[in-house]
Amino acid sequence: MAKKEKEFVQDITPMEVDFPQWYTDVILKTDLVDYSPVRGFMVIKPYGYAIWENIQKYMDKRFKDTGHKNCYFPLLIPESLLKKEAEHVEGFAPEVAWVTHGGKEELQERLCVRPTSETIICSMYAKWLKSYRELPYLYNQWCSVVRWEKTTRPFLRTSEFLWQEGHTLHETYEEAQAETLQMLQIYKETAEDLLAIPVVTGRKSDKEKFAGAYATYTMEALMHDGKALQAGTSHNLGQHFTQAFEITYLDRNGDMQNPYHTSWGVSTRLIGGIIMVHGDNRGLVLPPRVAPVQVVMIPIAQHKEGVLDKVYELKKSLGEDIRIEIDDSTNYSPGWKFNEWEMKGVPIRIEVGPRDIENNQVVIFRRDTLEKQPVSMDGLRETVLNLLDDIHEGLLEKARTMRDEKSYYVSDFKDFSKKMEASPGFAKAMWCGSRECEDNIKAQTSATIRCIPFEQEDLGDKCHFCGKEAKHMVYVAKAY
RNA sequence: CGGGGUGUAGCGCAGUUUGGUAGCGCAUCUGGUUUGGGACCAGAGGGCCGCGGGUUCAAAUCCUGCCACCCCGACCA
Repeated sequence: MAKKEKEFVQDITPMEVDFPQWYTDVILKTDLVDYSPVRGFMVIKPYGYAIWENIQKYMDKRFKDTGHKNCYFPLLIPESLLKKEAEHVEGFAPEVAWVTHGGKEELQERLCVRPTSETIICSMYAKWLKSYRELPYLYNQWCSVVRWEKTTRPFLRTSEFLWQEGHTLHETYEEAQAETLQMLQIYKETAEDLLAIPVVTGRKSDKEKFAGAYATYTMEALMHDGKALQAGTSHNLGQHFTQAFEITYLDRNGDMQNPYHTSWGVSTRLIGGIIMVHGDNRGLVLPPRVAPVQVVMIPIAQHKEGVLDKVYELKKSLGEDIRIEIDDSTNYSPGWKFNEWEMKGVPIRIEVGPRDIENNQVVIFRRDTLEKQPVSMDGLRETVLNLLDDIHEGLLEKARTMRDEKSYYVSDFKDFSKKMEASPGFAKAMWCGSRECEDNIKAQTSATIRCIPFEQEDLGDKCHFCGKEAKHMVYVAKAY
C-alpha cells in the first residue's frame, strides 16, 4: 500500500524536492495550461479557464453590487498618451510591446499594446466628463494586458495575462480613498471567501507602489514555499493622471476641478495562488467554490445491471447548482480514475458500486483530508453541501496555520537575513521608512517589503534593519 | 544581458566516446478478458535525429555556422 502510494504520485515531483518543478508538473499534468509558440505566453486550457470563469462570476457580481459597470477600451495605446504621466511611462516603458506597422505601412506614431489602461481610459474620461453631476465614474473592464517580461511562469508571470481593471473618478480625495479601500476589501473577501486563501492587506512602500500612484494598497498571500504573492492591488491615484490628462469638470460652486482617480486589478495570477497555497504532492486541491468540478461520481463495476442508472439518479437528486461530473469512461479502471481526479483537485469524490446500492449508501472521499467513508444515500444533497462548506473552511484554516508557521519576528538585520535564508516566509519587523534602508534589504537578501499592514503590531521603536527610529511595522518576504 | 546545460516518435529518454538497418518506456489505435486505489494479453500506427553547410563509400554519431529551449544571477501584477 505504501509502495503503491508512492507510485501514484511519481508523475509529480514532490514539492519538498523541487518546488518550481512541482508547480510545473501540476499545471501541465492537470491540463490547466500549455505553453504556446510565443515565449512567455500561455494557453489557458478549458479546465484552467473554468476556474477563471468562476472567479469572474463572483467578482463581477461584487463589482456590480457596489455600483460599477463594465465597458471596454482598446488594446492599443498611442505612444503620446502613454507618455503623458511621467512616473507612469518610466515604470512601464521597459516592458511594453510596440506595434509599428499597419500592413506594410509604417505607422506615423507607434502604438503600444496596453500594459494597463490608465492612459487610454483617462484620455477618454477627459473627453466625456463635464459636470460634478456625472460623478462618480465607476467603470471596470475584463481584458488582457501585455508586459514583456524577462522570466515568465504560467499564471504567476506571463507576458500576457487576463485581469480586470477598475478605473473610477470621484469628487473628493476622501471618496476616492474610500473606493480604493472598498475594492481592496472586496479582493480580500474574494481571496478568503471564494479561494480560501488568507491574505494580509496593507499599503505598499513608495518603492513598490504603482507607477503614477499616490498610494498603492495590496493583498499579499504566502505560498507553500514561503514566498509571497501579490494577489491584488488597489491604487489611489490622486490627481496625478487627471491633471496630466486634463480631466476637468465644473464643481458645485462652478469652479473647474480635477477629479480624484482610482484603479484596481486582480489577474489570472490568483490561479497560481490557489495552486501554491492548497496544492499537495498528489496535485491540485481546489477550493470548492471555484472548482470547475465540485463532485466527481465514479461508478464501480459499471457494466453490472443498475449501477449506472443509480449514478444518474443520484446526480439528479443532488440538484443542478452543484457542479457534478460522472466519470463513466470505460477505458480506465476505477483506481486510475481515483488518482486522476485527485490530481485534478476535485473536492469530493462519490463512489457508487453494487455493494453500496445494496446498502443504500455511497462512499464519499474528500480531497483535502483524503478521508473516505460510507454515507447514506438519503439526504445526500445536504451531506454534500455541508461537506463543500466544511472543505472550504478547512482549507482556509489550514492555509492560515501554514502562513502563521512561516511567519516570524526578527531581532535585527543579521537575524533577519539568517532566518530569511533558512526558512523563507513573512518576517514581521519595524522599519524606518527610508528608501536607502529598503534598497539595502533587497540588495542583501533579495527580499522586499511586501506591505505596511493595516493591522500594525508594536514591535519596538527602532528599525530592525538600520537601527534608526521606526515608523511602521512591515511584512518582508521574498516574492514571486 | 553574463555563466552552465539540452535539442532523437505526443511525452520522458538511450544511442554520439569507437560512423555501418533509428531504439526503449509511457501515451495512442484495434480486438479480447477485466472493473472497490493507476488491470492484463495479443497486435498496430507513429521519425526532417533542432536547422544549414562540410568531411566520408556511408553521419543522430566527426567538423563548422546558426537557431531554439531550460537552469542560475540584475527588472516586474
